[in-house]
Amino acid sequence: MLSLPSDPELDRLVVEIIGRVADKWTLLLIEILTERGDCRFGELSRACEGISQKMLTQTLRAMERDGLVTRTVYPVVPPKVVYALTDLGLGLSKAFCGVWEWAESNREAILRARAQHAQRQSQQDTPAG
Amino acid sequence: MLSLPSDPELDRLVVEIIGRVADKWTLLLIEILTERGDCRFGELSRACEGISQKMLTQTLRAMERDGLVTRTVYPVVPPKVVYALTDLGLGLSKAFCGVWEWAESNREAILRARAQHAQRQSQQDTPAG
DNA sequence: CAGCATCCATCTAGATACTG
DNA sequence: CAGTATCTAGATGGATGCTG
Repeated sequence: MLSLPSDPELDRLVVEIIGRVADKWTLLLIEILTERGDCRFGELSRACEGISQKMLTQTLRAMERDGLVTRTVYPVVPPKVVYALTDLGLGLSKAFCGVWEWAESNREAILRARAQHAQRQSQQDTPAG
Repeated sequence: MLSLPSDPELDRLVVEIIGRVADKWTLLLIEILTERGDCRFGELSRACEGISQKMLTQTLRAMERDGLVTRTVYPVVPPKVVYALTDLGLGLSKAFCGVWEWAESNREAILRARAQHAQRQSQQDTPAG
């Protein structure tokens, strides 16, 4: 038995870890690195359309800090920095497959639920309108 | 074929959905509701130790809006409101099992990676002591 | 090319007080 | 019991300008 199923403290730890890795850009970067393999900074920047350099750097540093990616600097001109998933990052990528597939399969159900909810809301707002 | 594996737009949609459902409190509430079954507001409040009423209400409303939980109000005194996972919510709960197990199994690896990273950082800060 | 430093708008989370 | 309303500190994220 690796862990008690209902240990509140463990739950909190796990939730914190998931909360840290489950943000928008981290997931997108993991997805991109899983699909493409190793990438340079600029390639990630283009693939993550809409991300700012600041967020890209920040997210990559956090991922590096948590051991999800490696950062390799080549001492050439112009500079070349390559990011690669570690085994830990690859494991996370696989672990997220289930959630990813769930989100793909159920995104319409969620959008439908939201639409219905919005309808009920507007009905409440104008009950006899 | 349900989806192209590398459709950037789909990726974004999925990432947004995951980003919305993968926050700290949502995960904790899903965990609690999965473990305990239907819960009243107060019970969730106590189980999610540290959460404020505001965040609890806010998170539950978002979950209700996205069709993850149902909210049933009993017209009694004192008020009684019961929250229950929907099939969608239950599916998400199951989908997250993989990530949950990954986080449990690798939390020490992550903490170790961070510790090593912190060491390397302090070595860089004091290169010649 | 691959960043870092800075400023600024916004969003968030929590504390507090009040209500049916 | 189960909320709502309000206020505020802090985190978040983007734009800009500069560097090796």
